[in-house]
Amino acid sequence: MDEYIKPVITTQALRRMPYYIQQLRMLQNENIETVSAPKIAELLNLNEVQVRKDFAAVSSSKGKPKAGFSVTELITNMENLLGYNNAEEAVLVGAGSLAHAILTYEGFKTYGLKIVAAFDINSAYIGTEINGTKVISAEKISDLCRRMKVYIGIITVPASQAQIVCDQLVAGGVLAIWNFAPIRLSVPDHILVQNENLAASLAVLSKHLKEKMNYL
Amino acid sequence: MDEYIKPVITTQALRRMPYYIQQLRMLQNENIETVSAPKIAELLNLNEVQVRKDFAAVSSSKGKPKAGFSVTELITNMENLLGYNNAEEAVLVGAGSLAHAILTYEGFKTYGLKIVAAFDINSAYIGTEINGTKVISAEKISDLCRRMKVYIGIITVPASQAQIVCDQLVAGGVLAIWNFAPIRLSVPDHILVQNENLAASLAVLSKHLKEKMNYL
DNA sequence: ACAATATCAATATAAAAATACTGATAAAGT
DNA sequence: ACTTTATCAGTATTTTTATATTGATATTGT
Repeated sequence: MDEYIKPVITTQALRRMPYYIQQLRMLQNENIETVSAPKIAELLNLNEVQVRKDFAAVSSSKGKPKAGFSVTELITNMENLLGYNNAEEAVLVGAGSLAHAILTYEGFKTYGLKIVAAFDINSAYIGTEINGTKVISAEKISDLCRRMKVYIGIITVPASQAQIVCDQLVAGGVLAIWNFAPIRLSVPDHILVQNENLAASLAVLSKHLKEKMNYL
Repeated sequence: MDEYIKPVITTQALRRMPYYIQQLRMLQNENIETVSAPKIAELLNLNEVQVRKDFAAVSSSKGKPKAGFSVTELITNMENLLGYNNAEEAVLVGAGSLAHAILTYEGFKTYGLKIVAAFDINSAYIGTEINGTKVISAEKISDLCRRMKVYIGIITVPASQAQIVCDQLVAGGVLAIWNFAPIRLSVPDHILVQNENLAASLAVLSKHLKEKMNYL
């Protein structure tokens, strides 16, 4: 017997979802009810087929020829997929300016992430609040994560301390780490690390720019 | 006749370079002269073959069996490739907390990026300095970019204003844009856009975490 | 009712990236 | 000198991702 195989959503498709959601919300505000894959592709500078496949992978119903997909339904499906509705709690380690930026960024609420505590080793910061989030001594990382059952940790400390912090988070039962430090963390197999390395992005940018300049 | 074909460095390899550089510098500090691909692979949790290919793609000399590659030479080659030595000038638009984090981040100097001016529309910011960089009225973007021959623009404004800012940068002759706003910019073909979307990274993280949680 | 058309779905192909395999070689040990 | 071994380089395979092609179908206009 044939089983129903839920389409696998690839990592790259996942990365495109927030763009789709953003665009679809804009259409929704204009009271547009249905949209076609080619239309979205045009708006976001993507390939038409790619968009259609992404939609097919998340959509609970099929697209209709000549009309396309239901805007509202796509939004709902994507938001559910990404968990925008049931916020996950996270802790943040490091209270520097990047941490500030992250804690100040209101967008995360929408994205289903709620930062419940920030840690730092600098006693000057401890006890203060950043945008409503308390800064706590880094000694308490493991303990607090375990007690609060927090599964996401965000690391914004300097490279030299990132691995130490990472180990503490893992000891506290954290399962996923969003790492802004420019090093590759070593973690047990079952821990998920998402690296956010500005240097890496910049490398791509400046190399490509350099190639471009050679033509001038 | 056979021409020498310089190995093409793929985008993904490029993204790995900063990690290599960082690791190699650490080895250099320990006065280690040569290193093998498997060793680096182990330190960075990468595949051995992948590392060797990346090294082969940038290295000006070959690796030696049993010894590996010259640490110093690899660093030099990679730094030259990424332009860490001859800094490119860039401007930043948007003086919010993310801009603060970027302007405060000392690392960019090392990475060959020099931010020469910051722009904002908020008159409260204009005229102030952030970590030594002056904040200038956003009206002057095009003009100043053109006069200073700046080719890199960094966008940290809210999504709603990103496209406007982008157009101004392009009008000012900027060729590469580093976009932190969560939208896809539309630009002429010859303009390079590198998107840095926190929502996209978070989407990957939380989806994978959710799958993980289903097993518990 | 019928033809034209935009769009879809499914399959096929291509491109990019990661990983595996195989034989060669320089250094180290016997 | 010979053998062993770690590592390399090159080629092959696999996986992932993107794009192209083909035929089907719902809607619109005649």
